[in-house]
Amino acid sequence: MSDADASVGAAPVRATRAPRRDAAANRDALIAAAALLLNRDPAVSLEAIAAEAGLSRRSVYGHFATRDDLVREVSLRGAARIGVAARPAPIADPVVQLASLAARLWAEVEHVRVMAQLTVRGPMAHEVGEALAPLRKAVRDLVRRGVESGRMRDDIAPRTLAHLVEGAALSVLDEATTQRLSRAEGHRLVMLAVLGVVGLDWRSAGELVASSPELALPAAPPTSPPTGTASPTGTPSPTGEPA
Amino acid sequence: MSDADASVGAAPVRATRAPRRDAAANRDALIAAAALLLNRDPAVSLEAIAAEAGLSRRSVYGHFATRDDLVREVSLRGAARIGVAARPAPIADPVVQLASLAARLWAEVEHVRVMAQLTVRGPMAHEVGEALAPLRKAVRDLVRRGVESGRMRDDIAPRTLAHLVEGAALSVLDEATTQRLSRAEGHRLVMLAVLGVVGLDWRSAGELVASSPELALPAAPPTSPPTGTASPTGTPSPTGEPA
DNA sequence: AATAAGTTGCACATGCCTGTGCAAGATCGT
DNA sequence: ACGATCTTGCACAGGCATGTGCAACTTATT
Repeated sequence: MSDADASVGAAPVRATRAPRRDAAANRDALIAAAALLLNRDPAVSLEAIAAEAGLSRRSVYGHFATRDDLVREVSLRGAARIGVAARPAPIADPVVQLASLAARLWAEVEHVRVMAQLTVRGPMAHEVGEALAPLRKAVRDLVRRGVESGRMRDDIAPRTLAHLVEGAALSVLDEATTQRLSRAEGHRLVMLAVLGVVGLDWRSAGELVASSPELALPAAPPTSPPTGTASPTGTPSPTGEPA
Repeated sequence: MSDADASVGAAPVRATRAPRRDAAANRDALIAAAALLLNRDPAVSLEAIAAEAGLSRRSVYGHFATRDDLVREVSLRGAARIGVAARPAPIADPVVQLASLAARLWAEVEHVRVMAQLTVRGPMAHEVGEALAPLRKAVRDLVRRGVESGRMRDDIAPRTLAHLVEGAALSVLDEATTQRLSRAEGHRLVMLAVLGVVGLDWRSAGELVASSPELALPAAPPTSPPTGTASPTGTPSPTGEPA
């Protein structure tokens, strides 16, 4: 009934009937709402999340056994998308490639920020941290290659430099949410910030960004059309509290 | 008695006797402990803070009426120290001055980080934010002057650039606590990071730092001698739980 | 329309945290 | 040594959040 049994996975053992489709949509809405609110406050109450998703707190337990389960799901999705973005592009120059990575990360701002928020504290900080491990490794490798090829600064230990790159990128991502950066502005800013930290002077960085076709802003705004009842990715619900 | 009446301020109306000196020391220990733990978790319990200070939770209420009062006190002290550090040095070049500001901020890592933590969330985010206003303004002015004089990049709006500078500095400060950066390393890193964000190429930044006597690492480690029982500024107490 | 799948509201248990009252200490100041 | 000044432990109230059991109710599916 109201217990956690929403197994919307594979192998539907249709004993009597197929599960309702709107349930899955609501589940997605919950995850989206959680992601949105966890961005601002890693300790949001289920009440708030449910309200944002247009559901009642009680219903959440129909989809997730535990609050942590919800959060885990959010972080898993985030990790997946980031993992995709972290796959190295076929670019020779490590500098350009780093900028490219930053730009692709920018396309996933929301997810990246959620992950960053969750990494800081909480019971699953470790798990989430491990989920981001491939990203971190990618940055580290890129920096190492960049330093070896003489295209990046060597006055800071590569390990440390990699951390600073992360930090700079996150700064822009933060800036993106507090101010209202457009896609284009964010795209440019992350790259410039990262390149600056890595040692390039600002004119070279600007020229590089302008002249590298790989670093151009991709076309499609990722606003995917809704699949079910509640909007999954964009603004979840204009209504506020249910009371 | 046990209520909040520890008025250790000025104008001692010594009706019957002078207040005990260890009380003031404990108060300081509490603030120090709070600062230390708030760095890691803005939501630490009073229990934990009291334990860190070597006191019981109950005793805290002998010094502060509410938890928020304690936190407020911590933030006030932090703001004060940062305010001092933010006073512009008598340096003409805005670039050098920005680096100098970053370095002076580095000397106050602990305090800066506490403030940063508190700014993020919590009931007094606004207050704390205002306490940091002078710092922010200093950075903004420096950046504006730097851009106008052509010594800093002009491909990013000064306002935004100022934010990125803040972010980069905080990254180093974070790095400082997770890794164990020495004073010297941190000193150099903040400056290099900030200069990088602001548009300098890494060699110029390095030379600037090396050649500017104003940017040299000051001598004295700020471990001030204890005034009373518990150590006020440095490590508060090596003992753990009181139980 | 019938029925299972989801949802909701309420009540309740639990846990963690803050804040207080009070009595019994420990400790500094004189 | 005396006494005021802290400190402590315990008990208790209140608040907020999670998680659960039920009995309705609404809605998608067949």
